[in-house]
Amino acid sequence: MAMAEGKTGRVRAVKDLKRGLILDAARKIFEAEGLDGASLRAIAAEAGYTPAALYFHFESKEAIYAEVLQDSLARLKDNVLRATSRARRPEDLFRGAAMAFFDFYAKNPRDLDLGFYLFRGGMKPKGLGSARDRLLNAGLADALQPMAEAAEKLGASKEEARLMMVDAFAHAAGLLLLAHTGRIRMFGASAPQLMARYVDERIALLKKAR
Amino acid sequence: MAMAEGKTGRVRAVKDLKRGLILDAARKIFEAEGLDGASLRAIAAEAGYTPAALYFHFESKEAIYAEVLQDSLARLKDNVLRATSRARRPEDLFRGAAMAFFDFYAKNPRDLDLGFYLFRGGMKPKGLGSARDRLLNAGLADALQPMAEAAEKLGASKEEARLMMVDAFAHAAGLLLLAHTGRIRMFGASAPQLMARYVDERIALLKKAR
Amino acid sequence: MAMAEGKTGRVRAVKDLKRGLILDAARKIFEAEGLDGASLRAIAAEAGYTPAALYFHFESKEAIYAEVLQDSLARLKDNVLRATSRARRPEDLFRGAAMAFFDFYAKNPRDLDLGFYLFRGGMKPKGLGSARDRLLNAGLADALQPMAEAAEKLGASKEEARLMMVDAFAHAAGLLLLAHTGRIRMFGASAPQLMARYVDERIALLKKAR
Amino acid sequence: MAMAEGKTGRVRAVKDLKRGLILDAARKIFEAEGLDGASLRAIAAEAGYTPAALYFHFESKEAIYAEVLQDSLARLKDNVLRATSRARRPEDLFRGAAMAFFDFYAKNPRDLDLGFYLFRGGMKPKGLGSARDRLLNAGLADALQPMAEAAEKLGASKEEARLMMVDAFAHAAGLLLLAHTGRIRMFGASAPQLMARYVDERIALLKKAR
DNA sequence: TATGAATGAGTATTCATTCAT
DNA sequence: TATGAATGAATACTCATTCAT
Repeated sequence: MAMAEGKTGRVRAVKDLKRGLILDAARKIFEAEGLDGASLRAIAAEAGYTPAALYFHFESKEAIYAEVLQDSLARLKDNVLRATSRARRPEDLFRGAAMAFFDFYAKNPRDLDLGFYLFRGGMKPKGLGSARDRLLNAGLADALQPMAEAAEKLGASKEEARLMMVDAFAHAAGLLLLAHTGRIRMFGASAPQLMARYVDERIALLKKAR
Repeated sequence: MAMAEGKTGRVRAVKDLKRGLILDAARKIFEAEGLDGASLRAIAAEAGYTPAALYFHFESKEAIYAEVLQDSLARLKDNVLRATSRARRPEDLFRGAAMAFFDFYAKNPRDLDLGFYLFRGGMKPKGLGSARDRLLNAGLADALQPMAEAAEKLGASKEEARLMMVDAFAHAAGLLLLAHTGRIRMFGASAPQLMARYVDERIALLKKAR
Repeated sequence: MAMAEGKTGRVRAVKDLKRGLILDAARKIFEAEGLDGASLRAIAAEAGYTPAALYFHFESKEAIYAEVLQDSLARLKDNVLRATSRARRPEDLFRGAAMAFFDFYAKNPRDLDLGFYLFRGGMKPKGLGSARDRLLNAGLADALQPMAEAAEKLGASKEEARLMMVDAFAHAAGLLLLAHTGRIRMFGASAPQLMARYVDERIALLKKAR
Repeated sequence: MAMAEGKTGRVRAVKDLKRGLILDAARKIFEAEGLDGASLRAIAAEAGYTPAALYFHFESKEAIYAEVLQDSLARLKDNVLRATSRARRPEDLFRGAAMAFFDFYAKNPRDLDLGFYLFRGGMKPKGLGSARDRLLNAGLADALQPMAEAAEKLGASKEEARLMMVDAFAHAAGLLLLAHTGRIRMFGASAPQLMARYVDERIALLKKAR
């Protein structure tokens, strides 16, 4: 039995390693070709595989997308947590969480693409259904939660804290969209500055209301 | 001569009508299949035409996209102008412009899709020439401009007014994105309420600063 | 009746004029786009017509090709006749005819294209059948005939004269093919020089045999 | 290991066989429809495949064209070499090379079509890269070279030998063109006879000049 | 005589996916 | 676990031709 376990473990490790290599390839292709240009063929080639081979590791192309996205959200969450762990004052906590969220996507445009992909119609027929979808939603919620917690520490009610979180999420999303597509330059504005201002005003409003 | 004129008019009317029917079909397909799934074939089928027939009415698939988009922006602009024409006080002007912008897209999700399409990379292949692209950008700018003007009437500097416009645009875009994809319910929030609150706070902040 | 004739004449003249304009357009397109790129649409556009309009003047696209070709052959024949009319000695006659044939195509590559088109499989379904085909063959025969006549004047039998004509025709065709496609340069040779040498040798052989 | 080798060999053999079947189908289509009418669809259908399947075996339509052509030239070259290997006297060498060249195309009209295709403008779109183009030119040069060598053995200078080669090539091409399209019968002549006579006279002229 | 509108067949190529081996 | 081969559906666009007006 011990032997069986050992073998299982090793086998599983090898399997995970290969999955990881494929996901790396997928990320590389997303980065190079954008989401629309990322075909199974291209990912397979980059990974040194035949397209058919990927089906032993993933159910479908969409499943690869989903996994890359999940990983992206995990990194996002890490970023946010790291930022908040350094903060002491509640207002620094909120500011840190919101700006870390914004900055992650501002600095990693391809992750932003992935995020938008989730929010768009994509992930169609075999989208792995609601199971994976719920996982993804949870990943996003995790990355946003620190904002709500910080708001509470700043004196907001649970309800109000959640609204602040959603509102900040939306503001960040909107600014990132504008920045990502270059339209914000068209209006002579700076997305990071606008985000910072938004956050400061939010904090100020909350303090005043207290 | 009167007869000739009449005929010309009728002929042109019929032509425009057919164009309109094709554009309607395109809108329907955009709605049903999303923008990526909207193929010439699908549009033609929906309009009761052969794919080849569309080329008599439009130069290319991208030209159809562009026309639908342009029309969408025109309706957006109308909505905004209608809302602001009813306002008297400067603050009602800003609120009216911002909320009209938001409401138009909240009530017309397919126009929202089109709007996002403009902001994404798409429309590359034959690019429509940058001429058409500029037209579209201008259409958007037109619909946003009333916000900036209202902000100036509220006492903002030209520079500050433009930033308010962009910021409100971004906030609306973010909320619409969340609402459109159903994620906002996930957080137990209401997009219109959050938008209204954002606008009110913006106005309050501006008044205070004055 | 006189009036009717007059009218008919005028009508016919107008009709021929329009046909001529279309044929001119076709020639221009052949020249600019080559034979494969010459679509009915392109010819119509060049002529200032709608594609459909051409069908009032010609039965089909192939009919236009045929007519342009026929005209090309007529010009070829003129060239040959003009050259031979200047010659006095029988050998100058043969040389003149053969070289005029060669030179015409060497200087008018598009006419060569048309000629090859006739000789290839083209002119398919509605190729106007054998009637027009016979006309074209006759046009070609006319342009070659002077060579045979000159050969006879040089002392060849009727039979032998015809063979000389065909042989010279073939030699010219082969050299033109090589020259037209640039391959002759590949071999460091000059088509006109080779043609001239061939003709001279032919004449010499015939004189000797006499 | 032996087994592995065997398997590899068998697998490769099957692969080559399938490629061969597709190329056969392509040749058949070229023959039946002419080169312009030879679409990927038609070739695939003839081979019992779906169009997409061909892309597994060949990079593109042009690649199929090229391979068929290359093979045709290889057989031409073989024919010429076989004929010259039987000859002893220099004049038989020249006669053998020239007539083998001519006979190959006279007996294989579809190879003639392919040859003409090489000489026409076609094959533009992706051009196969000039690499393949050079290969084809080389293939042709190989098949013609024996003529030049024979001419040298007959006493011609290097320069003169090359000219004789090109001239014979042109004469053959012209006669084949006439014969292939049936026009030569129109003039009551025989292409093989005219070719033979041309060759004999060439040899005689060369001997006399020596 | 000419047009605008429409058709149907055709073009090469790409895609995600499946399956026997 | 991986491959080579194959599929069927899809892509946008072009063409010569027809027909009602």
